Amino acid sequence: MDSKSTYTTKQGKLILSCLKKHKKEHFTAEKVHVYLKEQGTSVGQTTVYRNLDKLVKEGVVIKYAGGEGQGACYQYIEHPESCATHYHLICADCGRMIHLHCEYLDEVTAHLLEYHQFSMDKFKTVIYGLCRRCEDRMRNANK
Amino acid sequence: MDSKSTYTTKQGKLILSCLKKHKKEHFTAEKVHVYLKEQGTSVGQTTVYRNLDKLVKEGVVIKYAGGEGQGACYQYIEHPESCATHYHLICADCGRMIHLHCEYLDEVTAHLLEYHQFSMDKFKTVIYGLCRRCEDRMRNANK
DNA sequence: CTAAGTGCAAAATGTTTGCATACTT
DNA sequence: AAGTATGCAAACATTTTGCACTTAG
Repeated sequence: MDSKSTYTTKQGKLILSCLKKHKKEHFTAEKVHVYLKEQGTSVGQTTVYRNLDKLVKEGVVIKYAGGEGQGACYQYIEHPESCATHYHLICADCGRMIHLHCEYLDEVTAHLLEYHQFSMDKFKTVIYGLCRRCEDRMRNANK
Repeated sequence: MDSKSTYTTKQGKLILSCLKKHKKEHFTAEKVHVYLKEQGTSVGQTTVYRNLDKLVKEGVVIKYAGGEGQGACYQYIEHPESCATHYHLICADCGRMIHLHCEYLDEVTAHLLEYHQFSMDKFKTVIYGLCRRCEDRMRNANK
């Protein structure tokens, strides 16, 4: 079944390790590219895109629509298997990702399936909003 | 406070009415553009973007990350003030969007806020998964 | 050796900007 | 008349593709 053969390349490792190292941040393809360049381990941006795609397909990394200006963001996922049982909340402001294990939310998935015939993909779904820190900060900063 | 003066233009009306007419569909800027062209009431795409932006700022329309290929999607909102705004489910396979009004899901938002100090942005959050049709099809097609 | 991966430059998208012209009020 | 809005073309940003070259297994 696993018809895809894959080589382990220097570039691939660099990209993955970059994401691992920054698993709490918004990281776009470009950021990865720049980061590696600054480390003196430059990787072509095409390669960055291609490897990120691969990682996403492998389920090692998730991809989601980033903030306003930028393009897609990628984040390393610790335990791909366990991600099936939890949700990802992303703070639209600071970019922090919160891995939320919560039985209550599991009911939601069941509800969607039972009442709306929709089988939610917890892996791909990302809940956007504001974490408390940012919400507070915004409130104080009036704006 | 309302320092913005605004003219009511033919194009602006066309764009808004297009979104109103299609409030149940994915509608990208390009779709609006094409739709109007086909109606014989062509509007420059720049104008489409500018008007959509304006509508979003006015809160008449929401903007959210669309499916895989396409760019941002826009949708007319009936009652901007109401927190009973619905959720968007997107089928990862056929791309169909389901607008889901469901009180149960509103509890979810409350739950996230109360128990996890996370204020969810329903406008921006999109739930990915498979609609029944596609789920069935996949099952049958084995694969 | 061979298939897979790399990286450049170029193309394809999606969106924004500059600017002269046209329209609203 | 004065300030907005329009629409074209060009600029941008992000991501993808074509292709010759390199590398992992």
